[in-house]
Parts: sequence; structure tokens; C-alpha cells
Amino acid sequence: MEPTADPPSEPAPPTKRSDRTKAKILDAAEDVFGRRGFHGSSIVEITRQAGVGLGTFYLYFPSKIEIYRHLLRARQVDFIRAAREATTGAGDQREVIRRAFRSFFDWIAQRPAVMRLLREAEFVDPTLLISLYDAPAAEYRERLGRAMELGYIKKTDPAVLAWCLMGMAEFSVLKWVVWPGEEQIDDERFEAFVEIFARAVGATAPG
Amino acid sequence: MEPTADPPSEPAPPTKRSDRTKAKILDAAEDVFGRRGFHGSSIVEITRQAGVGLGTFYLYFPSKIEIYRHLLRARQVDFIRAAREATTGAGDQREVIRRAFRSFFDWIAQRPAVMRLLREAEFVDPTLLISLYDAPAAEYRERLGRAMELGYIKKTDPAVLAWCLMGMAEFSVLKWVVWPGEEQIDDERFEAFVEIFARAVGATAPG
Amino acid sequence: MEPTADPPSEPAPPTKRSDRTKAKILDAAEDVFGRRGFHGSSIVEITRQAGVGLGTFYLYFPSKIEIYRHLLRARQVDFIRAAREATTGAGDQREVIRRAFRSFFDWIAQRPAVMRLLREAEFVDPTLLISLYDAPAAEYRERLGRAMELGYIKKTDPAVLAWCLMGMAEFSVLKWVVWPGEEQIDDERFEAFVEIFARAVGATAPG
Amino acid sequence: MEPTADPPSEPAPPTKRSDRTKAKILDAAEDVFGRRGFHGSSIVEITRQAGVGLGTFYLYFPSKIEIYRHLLRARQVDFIRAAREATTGAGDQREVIRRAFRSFFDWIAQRPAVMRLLREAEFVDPTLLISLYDAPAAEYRERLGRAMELGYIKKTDPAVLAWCLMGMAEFSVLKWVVWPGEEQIDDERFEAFVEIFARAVGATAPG
DNA sequence: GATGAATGAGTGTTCATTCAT
DNA sequence: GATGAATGAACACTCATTCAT
Repeated sequence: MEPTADPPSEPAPPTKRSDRTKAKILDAAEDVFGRRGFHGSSIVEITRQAGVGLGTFYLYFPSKIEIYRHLLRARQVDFIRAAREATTGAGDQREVIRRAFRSFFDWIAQRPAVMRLLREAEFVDPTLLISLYDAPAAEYRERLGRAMELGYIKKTDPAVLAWCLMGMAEFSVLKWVVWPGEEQIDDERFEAFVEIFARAVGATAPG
Repeated sequence: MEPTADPPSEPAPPTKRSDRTKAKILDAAEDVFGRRGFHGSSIVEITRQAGVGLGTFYLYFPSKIEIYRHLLRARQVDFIRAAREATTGAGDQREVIRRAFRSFFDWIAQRPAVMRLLREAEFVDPTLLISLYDAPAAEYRERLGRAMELGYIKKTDPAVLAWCLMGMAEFSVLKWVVWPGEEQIDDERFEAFVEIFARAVGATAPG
Repeated sequence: MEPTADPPSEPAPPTKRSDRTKAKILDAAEDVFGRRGFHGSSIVEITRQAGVGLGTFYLYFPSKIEIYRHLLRARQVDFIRAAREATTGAGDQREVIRRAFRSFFDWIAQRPAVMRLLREAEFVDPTLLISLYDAPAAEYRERLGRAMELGYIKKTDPAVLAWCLMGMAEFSVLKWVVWPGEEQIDDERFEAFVEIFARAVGATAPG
Repeated sequence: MEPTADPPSEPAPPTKRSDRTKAKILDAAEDVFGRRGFHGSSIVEITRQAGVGLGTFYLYFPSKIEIYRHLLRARQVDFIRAAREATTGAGDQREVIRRAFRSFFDWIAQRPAVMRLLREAEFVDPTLLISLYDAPAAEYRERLGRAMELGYIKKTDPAVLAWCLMGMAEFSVLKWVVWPGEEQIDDERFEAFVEIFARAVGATAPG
């Protein structure tokens, strides 16, 4: 976390003009959707903030809903990559959990808008939302299934467990990271969360 | 409360004409909001479904958002009452959990629209949503705090635990009850959920 | 033609408020469409000219194209009635022709916009146009068929004849009545037209 | 002009690059306008179909309406030439009529789009349309005037007659050639048309 | 000469809200 | 109390035209 200089949004400014324009629009859209919500956002506002003409929007995206979908899918990809990277090379169960959630919390803290986008998807394009949740759920389920067989964690229905864990993670990040409020996440709370999560998983032993 | 077989929506049909009109509008609004979402619903559709004139709406509610708020608060009250009733008189920890969630799952299964209303609130009136979640969170926290002091459950930050449990419950009900999908809740899954929940809580003993 | 006071557009001002509003919009639409054409007209212009709010339009008509269709059908009905009335009680062939076309020319002279509407229909809603022309064509054909059997006019394919006659009539009214130009219809020209028409029909005898 | 067997569209493929580009655009425009109508056509579609860049259009034509005008005038020239060629060397009156209309019907049958272009002109640029019709009308009038003086046909106002004949011809070609419909032109119908036309003209004798 | 990214005025349409009846 | 006709601000989207490359 310390000496990294990577700016959250764009790994490197694209060189082609059209790529830059598209990126400007996407950035603006993420921000505006995040602040105003899907229905509260208008294409004019997005393009104004992007510093491009209204018509330019339609050069890159066929409709308001399509840029929204695009944004969500792109962020999901980013997010999953981040989660994978965070957990590689971790030792015991608790360490995996700790690292995964530290990365999750940090990632969201830097992009609170994404959480809003994601959750609002349920009301904008329900099918999309379900598909967005199904992908990580499947991954969770599979990992948990394997861990159960290896005896690392207690046996339970892995799908039920997967959705429980996702709910815990999402609500925690909402409450302690996204929503405005005097209470913030701190190390103590974070450790409490890891502890609860590990218990729910049924981690049999620290190893 | 005694001699009624409690119909889900209104305890008893109001006798005054204006009360009946108001109730008709509220019922229609709940149904329409539930089906179409807040932004997809229009006042005309609500009044049409309620069987009253368009103008009549504004005799009872000052705006679209106000009836939405009204609806949410009313349902929250219903829900909390139902949850309390369900858990009184339970024996051991697991039994409390089992009853509370059985009642929660059933209540939502009968009114899937409420879940949608509740979750969409985040994008209609964020402040409202937070307040809606804070109330049950506070109750949870307090109960958990007491249980910790009594040694029934392990000690952890009760607020963190409360939000974890709420997340588990909400995601489970979404996945297994609300969202359309081939997979449904069954007894086995329900028991798995109770087990996971109990572990997360840190119930020290079956008793 | 002389002492009639009938205003072309509305037989009597409708009494109900909504009927009056609808009539105002229809009148304005006829005028605007006639002047600017379908594509050159906008709903704002129509409502502005009608003296009503923009939204009011959609209270009475579901879309721009629908009011256009409505207008055309309504005028067709008016026109056919006028044509029927004009020809009842005429004596010989030439007299029937003379009266029918006098009434046609006058009717159009008072509502030049209608001609434009009618002709533009080909490019707005081709199916509609064909149906609008098919109705009078069928009537013509039938009348001509009967006259042939009675020996009043020479035998020819009645459908071919019907479309020829319609073409003559429409082009004449366009050239001499509708299109701006120094040349106007006068009695002499009108008689020439009747003569040509009668010859094309193949009227065997003046009687 | 001499050694070409005249293919309908372009007498000979232009050799200069810019001429070829211009021709490609014109061909595409004729096709697109014919299919979609003036208002339904867009410059992008025309250039896409022509296989040139969007900007290239404005190298050759100053605006959408100008290419439309250009197209119409060009086709008018083609058409008049075709009509003249068809009637040279015909014997009696009926033969002239028969040949002229056979050529007219065939010409349109091969280019139904032109008819649409021509008729839509009334709503795109009314002045243009009138001028397009005035040219053949003048030619008709003059020919008819001469024929009257020579006693070949009965005397009537030649201008009135000219417009009647044009109306007959246009409606017939619309009904029997251009508009989609189960009924098509056949030899019998064509002869009926010639007969009616000849009667309208007032051809005194077969010779 | 050729290109296509950029532009914004203009369009049809929706809908919460008002108010005369 | 009840009604629904009337309103206009707001929106997503199109497309002829310009101009830097």
C-alpha cells in the first residue's frame, strides 16, 4: 500500500485520440452515476463533465444503459483481478481471508461509486446484477468446496455458505466504508470482521 | 392482535371513507413500486390500480417520494413486530435463530415487493435507507451485547457482528427467496444457513 | 356556392372542454402540416399554434404520426360525403362530371393543406396512402362498370379507367388550384377539363 | 453518345478518380433516397453504401438537399431523352402514344426509386418539383397545340389537356408499376390505357 | 483528395404536479 | 372529497455539418 504510485482509474493514458475521448467519457460516467445514481444522471451531465460535446457520447456508446453495463463489467474484471492478486501466496486460512478483505475494503474505499453502481444495477438491469454476483459466488463456492474436501473447513452446503459470506462482506463494506457516517473501519473492527468471517466459514484450525 | 388471523397488509379494513381511500392508494403503491420499481412507477398507474382519480393521490400524499417513504416505514414497523413475535419464548440459541429466520424468510416470501422497495431506497433516498437499517442493527447489537455479557456467545465487536449477520440474512433471502432462479430454499439449505449463522455469532453451546 | 355560410372546418363548436381542446389541436395540426409538411412540423409548433401546452398534445394523440393519420382519415370522410352530395340529382353524364369536379375543386380550394397532407402520406405512411386512394378508386370503378353495362359509356377495363380519371383530377387540381402560380382555373379551363374528362370516360352521348 | 448501347445509369465509367468518386456517391444516393425517402436517408448511410468516407460527401456536394436536386435534374434529362428517342419514327397517333408510354412504363419499372424521388420532391423543395413538371408539360402542350392545328386532334386548351395526360400517365404508372400490389400491368391493361389516353387526347382518326 | 471524430441544435415523448370544476 | 384536463421542464437520442489530421 505504501510506495505505490498507481492511479486507480487508468493504468496509462491511452494515446489514440478516440481512446482518450472514450476514457474521458467513461471516467465521467462512473463519477456521475456514482454521485447521482443511474436515473438521476443525464447524458448531458456526463458529457459536460467529460468536457466533450453531447453527440460525442453516442459515438462511443449506443445508449445510457449500455455505458452503464460496460462500466460494471469493466469494474468487475478489475476487481476480480485485484482480489486474485491479493490472495496469492498467503499462508494459512486466516491470512487468506485477511488479505482478501483488506484488498476488497481498500479497493472499494478508493472507488465508492462502484459499490453504488453495482447495487443499483438490481433496479436498472436485474439480469445483469444477478450475473455479476453469480460469477464471484461460483468462485467462492468452488474454493469452499475444495477446502471442505481437504478438511480445512467444516462441511456445509457450499452455495449457502458462499452467499452468506458475500452478504457479510458487502454489508460490512457498505456500513464501514461506503456509507457516510461517523463510524469508520479501524484495525480492531477489521480483525473482528476477519474473526467472524473465519468462524462462519468454519475454519477448523489456524493452519 | 389476538383475534385476528392477521392478513398481511392491513389489520382491519378502516371504516372512514377517507381512510379506505388512503389504504387503497397505499396498497396499489406497494404493488406497483414492487413490480416496476420507484422510477418505473407513475402516479397515474398507482391511482389507476387503486381505482381512484389521479388528483386524489395528492389529497393524501404530498409527492411520489413521500408515499414511498411512508410505505417503507410502515412495512418496517410490521416487520419488526413480526420478528419480535417470532422469537419470543424460544429455548436455546439455535432455536431463537431458527425461528427468527424462518419468520423472516416467510414474511419476505409473502411480500417480495417489500425487499425490492427496501433495497431500492438506497437510490431514492439514501438517508432513509440508512435509518431503516440502523434500527434493526441497533436492536441486534444490543441483543448481541447482552448475550456476550451473559457468556452465551463469544465476545466480539457487537456492531461489526450485527452488520455481518444482517448481510448474511439479506443475501440469503435475496438469493434463495426473492430473485428468480431455479434454486429455491429447502429445509436442508435452511438448516445449513442456521448452522453458519450460529457459527458466525459464535454460539458457545447448543444451550 | 353563393349564399352558404358554412365554415369549412368545424360544423359546430363542440361544447365539452376536452372536445374543444382536441379540435384546437387538430385544426392547428392541419394548418401546420399543410404549411410545413410532416417532417418540417414539430409538436411544439402545433401546440403553440393551438394555444395549448406541449403535454396537452399527448392527452389526445399518442404520437405525431397518429394525429397525421387521424387527420387524413377524417378529411377523407368529409371529402367523400361532399362528393356524394354534389352529384346527387344530376341529369346527364356531363352534368354529373361538372358538378362532381366543381365540388372537388372548390373543396380543395378551401383546404389546400389537405392536398399536401394527402400526397405527403406516400412518404410518411405508404400503406395509409394506398388505402386512402383505394377507397375512391373502388367507388369509381364500380360506378364506371355499371355505366358500361348500361351502355352509357364505352367498355374498357374499369380499374384502368378509374386510375386514369383520378390522375387527371388530381393533377388538374394541383396545377390549377393548389400550386402557387400565375395561372388559375377559370370557367373556360374548367369546361375544357370537363370535356376531356368526358372524352376519356368515353361518354357515348350528351344524354 | 453514338457508340454506346446506353446502360441506364452512367453512359460510360468516368476515368478521372474524382469523377468516379462522385458517381459512386450519386449512385448510392439514388438508391438510398429511393429506398428510405429523403428524410429517412442519412449522409452516413449514403457514404457508407458508396464506400467512401463521410467527409468525402462534402467535397462533392454542399448539402443533402443539393445532391437531391442534382439527382432529380440528372434523371429528368435522362428521362426526356429516353422519351424522345422512343417516339421518333412512329406512324399514326396511337402508335406514338403506345411507344411513348411503353417506354415510360419500362423506364420507371427499371428505376422505381426515381418515381419516389420525383414525387417526394414536392415536400422537399416544392419549387423544384414544379419546375420539373413544367418542362414536360410545356413540351406536351406544344406538341398538342401543333397536332390541334394540323387537325389531328380536337381543339381544346392544350395546357389543360397536357396536365390531364400527365396525371393519367403518372397515376397509371404508380398504380400498375410502382406501388406494391397484386395487380400488375399486362398487355390488355396497357391497351386499355392507350385507348383511354387516345380518347382523352381526342384523336380524330387512327391516322 | 480523403477521412471520420466532434459538435449541438432540434426532436418526440414522459410524467410529477397543479388547479378549475 | 374527488376528479382529470392541463402544463412544461427534462430527457434520450439523431444527424447534417465542420474541420483537424
